[in-house]
Amino acid sequence: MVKPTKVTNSIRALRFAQGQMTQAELAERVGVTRQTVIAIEQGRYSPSLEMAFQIARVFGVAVEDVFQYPRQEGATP
Amino acid sequence: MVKPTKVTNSIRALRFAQGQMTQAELAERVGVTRQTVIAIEQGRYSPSLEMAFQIARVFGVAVEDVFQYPRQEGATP
DNA sequence: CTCCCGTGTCAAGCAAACTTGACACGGGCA
DNA sequence: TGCCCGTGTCAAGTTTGCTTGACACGGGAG
Repeated sequence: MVKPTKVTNSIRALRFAQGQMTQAELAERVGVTRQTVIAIEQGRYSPSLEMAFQIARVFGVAVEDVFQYPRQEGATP
Repeated sequence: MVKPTKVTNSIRALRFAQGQMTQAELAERVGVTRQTVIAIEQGRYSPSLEMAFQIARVFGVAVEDVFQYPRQEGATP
């Protein structure tokens, strides 16, 4: 993937806030694999809406609180 | 698609609230095709996070306000 | 030191999301 | 009457999210 995604997230911070939850544990909680969590956490690609909702739910916050979407990317090619 | 998606949405209502915005116009505003908007609006599949953010932005509301995610359904085996 | 844990990475592959293009149908208007 | 508009649908194709499985590396515990 050449495009590192526009969406950023606070998953790592949220994980620690929830008492050192590991990536593997989060992965199991949301129902995906460890690799997927790592990739999303690093912003390699943006997850599906459903996954975003599930992640937000695990942390007990709103999706807007986990994922940040920058307004209108400058389209810098 | 056999699974009609778990995520529902209020796109149609939002479109009308914004003064009869057509599907084609919404599609162009979010940067996708007309078919994609129709499919999402009918809940045939859930969009990506980025698309969800863009749609919410067009309507000037939060993503939670456009898309509703039911909590943990019966876990269909 | 050696083993296990949490993390990160690569590769191949499937499925879902998204695209392009064509066609159908009802309603309003010239 | 004919035509444009908004909507919905089918089909085939590309992209990309997500999976499985294997391997690497630093740190803490035995």
